[in-house]
Amino acid sequence: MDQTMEGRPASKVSLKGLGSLEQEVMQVVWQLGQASVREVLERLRRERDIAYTTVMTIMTRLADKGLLVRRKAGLAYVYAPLYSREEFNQSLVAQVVDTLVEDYGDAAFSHFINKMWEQDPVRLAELEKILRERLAKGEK
Amino acid sequence: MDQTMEGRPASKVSLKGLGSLEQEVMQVVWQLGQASVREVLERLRRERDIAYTTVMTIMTRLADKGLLVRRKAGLAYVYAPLYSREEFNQSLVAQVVDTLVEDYGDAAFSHFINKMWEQDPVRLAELEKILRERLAKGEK
DNA sequence: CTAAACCTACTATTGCTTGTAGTAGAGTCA
DNA sequence: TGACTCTACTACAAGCAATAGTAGGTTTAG
Repeated sequence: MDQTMEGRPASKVSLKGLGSLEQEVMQVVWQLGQASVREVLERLRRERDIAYTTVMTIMTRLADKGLLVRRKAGLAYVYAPLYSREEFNQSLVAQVVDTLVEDYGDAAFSHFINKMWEQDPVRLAELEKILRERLAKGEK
Repeated sequence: MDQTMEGRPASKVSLKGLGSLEQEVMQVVWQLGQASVREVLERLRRERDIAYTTVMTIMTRLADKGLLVRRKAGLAYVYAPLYSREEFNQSLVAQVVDTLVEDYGDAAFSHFINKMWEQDPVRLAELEKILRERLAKGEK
């Protein structure tokens, strides 16, 4: 069941909702808890060459998008995430799953199951147990 | 567990991989099995005003993207889907699910289960059964 | 006090994607 | 031969992301 999908339809699916640099910046800010442009810049410069103003622009945009909040700290702004990485991921995943299930229903379910199976049969066992309990309780 | 996600991180998640007009055109072609620009145009014109060349451009792009194949039929080209709607959706869903699971593992699974529960508790019961059987058989 | 250093605001450019469509020219048909 | 029909090519605007320069304000070391 290798399913390499060689001949698949193209279509790049973006699950991110953020550009690549925006993501990088968010990663750094999450890692540091909060950060100035300078600090993020330094981190990024370890990897590649990038201008101060580029980072500044991105951080401003992230603030505009409501992902970072900033406050003046002396001369510069310090940016902090409005959501934790976990919250952000949660919300992202929730959105994707919702969309997927709404748009593709059964197909989405079955792919999930297949994927789970491939990934980790052990987890499937756990899942089965959870489901059994949940169903037994017939709860909400 | 309403989870309306009021204060969620923004981030628009695109699961389509195609623009809206591109999707519309694909729908028509799938529906007709194959179609010329003219035919698609006529379908779309039932709904709205659109130029012949607009449709032509889109269909050319879809061919470039490998979603449609075309062959000359008399004067005009006839375009046919390279993949069935089902194949396309399958592949799309597969990609999304793969990405989701790879990037977010557990979170993806648990959201999926939640969603399934909301959507259709009955199916969860079926799932449980399938899992039980699958697990019983060992695997594969 | 003054110049270097640092920071922000604003502006710009570029690349890519999508929707939209015009124009030119070639083939077809009456 | 002239009206039609198609395609190829070209264009352009909008939106988004990456990238970065410039101008001007604040801070700070001498």
